[in-house]
Amino acid sequence: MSQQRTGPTDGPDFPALPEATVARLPEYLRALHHLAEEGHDTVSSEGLAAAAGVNSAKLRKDLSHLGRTGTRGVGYDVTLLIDQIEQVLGLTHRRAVALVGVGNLGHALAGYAGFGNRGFRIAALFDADLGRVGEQINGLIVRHIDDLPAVVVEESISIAVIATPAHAAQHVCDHLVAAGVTSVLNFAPCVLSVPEGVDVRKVDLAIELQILSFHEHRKSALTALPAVQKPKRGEAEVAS
Amino acid sequence: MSQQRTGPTDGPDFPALPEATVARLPEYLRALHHLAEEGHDTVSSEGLAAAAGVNSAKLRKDLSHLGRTGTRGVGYDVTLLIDQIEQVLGLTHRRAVALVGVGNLGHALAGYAGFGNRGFRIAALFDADLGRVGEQINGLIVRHIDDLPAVVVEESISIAVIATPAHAAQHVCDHLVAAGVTSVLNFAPCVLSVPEGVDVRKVDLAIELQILSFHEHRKSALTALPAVQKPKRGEAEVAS
DNA sequence: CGCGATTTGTGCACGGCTTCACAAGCGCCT
DNA sequence: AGGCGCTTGTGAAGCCGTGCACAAATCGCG
Repeated sequence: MSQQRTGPTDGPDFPALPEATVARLPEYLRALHHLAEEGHDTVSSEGLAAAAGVNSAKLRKDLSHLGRTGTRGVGYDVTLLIDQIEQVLGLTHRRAVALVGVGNLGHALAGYAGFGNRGFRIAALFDADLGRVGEQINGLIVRHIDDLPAVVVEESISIAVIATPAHAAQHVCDHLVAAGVTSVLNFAPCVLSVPEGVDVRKVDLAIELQILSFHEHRKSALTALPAVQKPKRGEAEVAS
Repeated sequence: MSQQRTGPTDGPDFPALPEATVARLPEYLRALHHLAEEGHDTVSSEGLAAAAGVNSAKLRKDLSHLGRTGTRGVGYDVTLLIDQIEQVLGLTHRRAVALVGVGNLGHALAGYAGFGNRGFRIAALFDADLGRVGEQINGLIVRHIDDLPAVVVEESISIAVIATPAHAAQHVCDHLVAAGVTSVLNFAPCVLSVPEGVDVRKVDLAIELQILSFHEHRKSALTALPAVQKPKRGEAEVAS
């Protein structure tokens, strides 16, 4: 086995997954739920790979890290695989998430139903603006950011979403970490500095558009040239 | 030069950037704008790398693909570098973007000021729900999705954002592509199938949380073990 | 004018990820 | 029971990306 991930926690029942695999498991999970709803009880790697938009060999290698999961000649048991992936991702219980910043975007995230269906529960909303504190959104009352430490402990929150303006994000992040949060999803367009042991993931809408813009630019340069145009029709050219 | 990108459009004035570099340029750009506001007119690779949260060697290699940009012994000219990156990303003119799906999330995106500051202009809003058509958001009127072809041509839109429910996303995407859109940013939790030549990028909030959940799970397994705890304090352990 | 301090640009090696291609295993049918 | 077709699991090869470490280049100062 050449590509073994040597993370700090390679326990016996901890498969030590490559990071790239971890990033794809949620996609497989979503595809599997979809297949389950359609009544399938087994899937081939080919089928699941198509539903998740990846190469089938890659899918098989990813799943092989979870231990023996498939049956040769048959495929994968859908519900069993769902259970295994949810187990590995730590989705066996519904995790409590705090959302900080109830502005334009935060408001939308608070009302987004997609979280509830996929293993998470928004347990608390926070904002620094006293004008927003007390407002009720989707059954939750917005609390002041000073209540953070108490609520984080009370609801055993370990994951937080930052949806504040960029200039406030680092400050909020520091408070979150101090309160015990160890994973942060950052929507603010800035770099967050955190101590070791805290994970940060970032989502920046403008960055995504700018990457698309680059490819647009590239494409328009193509058509401007004498251009060897190949009107060949393929499938799903997904960038990242 | 070992890592040369051999894309389909490696023209003379088209540097053929590695995809990983392209994905980081917007981050550099944001950091540079921030530095410019603070009055800096030059930056060292070390300084810019810190501001963008990356390794300085990586930054230098990324920028070296743009041609000679820095001055040895001095650093990079901030405004010049901004111009160069904007040039490469095709941000010299403000690109028109269409937003389809004015629900919870779409509403927030339509009101998000971050687009305007960073090279984009939301030129049109669409929805399939007649109850929402005609509504005015941020100075734009929501139009019915049947108007797509006309508006895309009229406003010369090449980039679209899909913020519809998952079950409608593929249908909407097909219409967008048929109308001439060649880049799609998809917020719906599903895989989109598009013809060759069309780029798709995806943002899935639940997936990001599930990846964080995995690491949380991993961390809690760590503390449960006899645990070689290293309370060493580091900086910015960013995943992805 | 020359020297030293500083910072860029990059050759190189290493590791991770992807993909192909095939052997191993499983079920079904005869 | 045996063979056949199908599908998984994986060895191996190649590609891409990262980061070190250093040579090349530039500026400022004496």
